[in-house]
Formats: sequence, C-alpha cells, structure tokens
Amino acid sequence: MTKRKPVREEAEAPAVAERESRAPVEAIRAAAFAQFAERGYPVVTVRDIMKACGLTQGALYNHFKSKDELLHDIITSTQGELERQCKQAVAGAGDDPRAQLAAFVRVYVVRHCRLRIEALVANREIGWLDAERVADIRRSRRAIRDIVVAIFVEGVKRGVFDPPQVDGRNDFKAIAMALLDQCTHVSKWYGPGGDLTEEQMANLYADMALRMVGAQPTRPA
Amino acid sequence: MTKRKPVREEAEAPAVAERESRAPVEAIRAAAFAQFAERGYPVVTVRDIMKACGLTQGALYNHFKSKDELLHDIITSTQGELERQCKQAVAGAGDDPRAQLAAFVRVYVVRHCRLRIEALVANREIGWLDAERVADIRRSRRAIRDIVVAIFVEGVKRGVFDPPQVDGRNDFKAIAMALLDQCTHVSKWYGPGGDLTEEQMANLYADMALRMVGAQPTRPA
DNA sequence: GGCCAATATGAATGACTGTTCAGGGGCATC
DNA sequence: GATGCCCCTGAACAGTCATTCATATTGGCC
Repeated sequence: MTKRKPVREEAEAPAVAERESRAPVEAIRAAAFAQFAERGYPVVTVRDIMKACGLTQGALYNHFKSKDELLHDIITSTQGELERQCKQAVAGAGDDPRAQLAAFVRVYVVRHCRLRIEALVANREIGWLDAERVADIRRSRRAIRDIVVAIFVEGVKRGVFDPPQVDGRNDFKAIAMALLDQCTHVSKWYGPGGDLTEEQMANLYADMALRMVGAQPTRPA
Repeated sequence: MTKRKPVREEAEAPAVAERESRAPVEAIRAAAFAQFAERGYPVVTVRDIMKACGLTQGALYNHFKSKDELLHDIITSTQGELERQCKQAVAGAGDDPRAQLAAFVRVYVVRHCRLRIEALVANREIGWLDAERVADIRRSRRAIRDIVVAIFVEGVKRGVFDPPQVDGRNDFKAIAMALLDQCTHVSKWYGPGGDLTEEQMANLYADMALRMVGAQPTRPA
C-alpha cells in the first residue's frame, strides 16, 4: 500500500523520529500483508515481500527476527483492534442486552465486510504460528466470545432473550460460537459488488442474531 | 471418485480384485489426509506422506500424477459425499419446508461434527488447487447453497417462513450463506469431549435455523 | 573531517522441495 | 522356466527456501 522509501524528512513535523523509524517497518508489514492475503503464508517468500517494497531479502532481518514474527505481528495487531472495537460497541450501546447484541453484531459484521482481507489473513494463517505465539490470539478470541456470552446471560436474566435450549439447558457458548462463525465468515464471500451494502449486511445479521436468541420485540407491538 | 487402475478383473469374487487394487491407494489417501489436516498442505511433503504409509517418495507417482492431484482427489470425494447426503436428507424429509430445513441442517451439522477433519481439510486447503481443479468443488458448494435457497423460496411461498428482509426485500442467498457458514464451522471448534453430543448439536442448530427464517410452529400450539 | 549507529546489499550456506528414472523384485500367466 | 506386468526403491535433478554475514552506504553529530 503506502510504499515509503527511507527518505529523511527535514526537521519539521513533530512526528519526525516516529515517522522515520516506522516507515520501513510499515512498508514491510503492508507488503507482507497483501501477499499473505493473496497467496498464503507458506508460499510467500521473504524475497517476495522485500521485493514488493523495493528492498532485498536480507533487509527483513533488520526489522523482524524472522518471517514467523512478521506474521505474528500482523495478526496480533488486527485481532487486538477487533477486540477493542467490539468492547467499545457494547459499552456504547446502553443498558438493554438487545441493543448491545445488535450493536456488537453490527460492528463485527461491518468490520468483517470492510476489512475482509485482514480477517482472512488472521483466520487462515494463524495455524503457521508456533504454540506460544498463537496463545494470545486465542485468548483474544475467547474474550470476544465471552462478551457475547455475557450479553446472553444478562438478556435471559432480564427475560428479554429466550434462546434455544438443549435438553432443557442453556448452552450459551455453543450459540455464541454459531453466531460468531456466521459473522466472521462473511469475510469469505462478501464483496462490495454484491447485492448488499455493508450497512444492509449489518442490519440483516443483527436481525438474525436477535432471532437466534429469541429476543422479545424492543417495544410492545 | 473411485479411482481404479486398469486392472483386468478376473471373473471371480469382485471383492478380491477390489481389495487388492485399493489397498495402497487408500493407504496413501488416508496418510495424506491425516497430515494435511494436522499441518496443512504446503508444508506436508511427499516424503512425509509416503513414510507414514511405509513407502518411499517415488511410489506416490505410481498412484497419483502429482501432489496436487492427491489433494484434489481427497477434497472432491469428501465434497461429493456431502452433497449427496444433503440431497438425500431433504428428499427424505417429506413435503414441509420446515421439516426439510431441519433435516438438512441436522445432517449437515452431524456430518461436520463427526467428520470435522475431512471438513477442515476440504475448506482450508482448497486454495492450493489450480483454477480448473477448484471449479467443480465450487460448483458443488453452490449446489448445496441452492438446495437451501430452494427450501426458503418454497417456505415463503407457503407462508411458513418469515425471514428477515433487507429494505423490504428478501435476500435468500445471504441468509443461506450465513446458515451454511455457521453450520460448516462447527468443524473448527466442536469436539466430542465438549458439552454437547452430535445429536444435541444437530438439534440446537436446526432450532436456530428455523428461528433465523422465522418459521411458524409446526402445529398450532 | 572523522566517527557512529542504522540499515541495505547480495553472495553464500545448508537444508529441503516435487518430480523423474534406471534398476530390481514379486507374482500370475503362459 | 520364461514372460510381462505392477509396483517399489533410492539416487539424482533442478529448484527454492529462510537465514546469516562480511561489506558497503547512509545521514547525523562532534
């Protein structure tokens, strides 16, 4: 994307040191990202990445310890941003679990429509990381799932949700996984040239989510 | 699908020649399968696969043209069987679209719980195949989606479904994709050691599916 | 002008890749 | 016993890979 050469910018803007130190790293990140998305981590070579930002293979190791670390770096930043947005959406949705769930799904779906490349890489390439690097990403995913579960719990407590039960018992985790799976994987097939806009997708999925948990109408019809 | 060498079959018990000709091919398939599932197609070597079934790398090429063809063979047989099972489930579910949808989801979910390794490979590794080999797999997936869409259409026509709309219009394809995504990806997280049995998963997902499309209760409560 | 710390280069390293192929065994058939 | 077929072996081939490193270039600072 933004391909920047290490041009020294004369002392002016306050972010001088920052921009200078960030430029090559950012270029590598962006190039790696685009290539991982298109062709997949294991078949993208270090040479490919570096050539795409006008450098040679050796230069990578001035900025990242290894190819693995580069991937990890990319995925964690995407995942962290997703978690942050989800929390923010729920926090800003007021008190009603129905509104919270709708807000959550809306943000989640819009993000996965808009940044579907990022989502794709994060979901598809995670398997190439070694166990310890994968751990904190899994933690973040569990955290997101638990946000959803908490909304379910509160909604049932207040009597505004009536989710499907398994042999008379609730299994919020399974329902949360089903919901997240369906929302996550819009990134696999949604395209802006399709029938629906991001906004329409968000509305549709929020609607389906509320139906899945048997939400009562917000105001008495 | 059934790849059979041009072995002249002597006139005798048909099972003999079949067993003999199938043994090495099947062993390779199974070994490749297990390894692709665990580590991913591009990092599994031909040597790995063949060692796992007690042969050396060269022997692969007595049975498959290339590593690519081996993967393609594995995925198409899985996908074909899935499509067959889905059609059968719907056909055997009687006339009511609600029963058809429930039967479809039940079969689809049970299969993706039970054969989650197969599903995982088929979904994750498909990207390594070249365009022409990928085409018939995509065709099969569209066929499955269209089964679902057809059920939606019929259900709405009969007034037993009331699915969420987008700006007053139906988008059955989007809903079908959402439903299939959520059912497909149980293969990523379901484990027999978890809280629910396959049967309970099937019931839960069938229930959610009916809710998603606003199905009327089957008999007046 | 001289020095320093970053950073880029590109050849070299050593390992691993999918695929080919000449050679050889095992076995049912003549 | 010979023939012919299927199948396997294991070395060889021609690549590609991530990573390292000695060497060079750079701009900022004294």
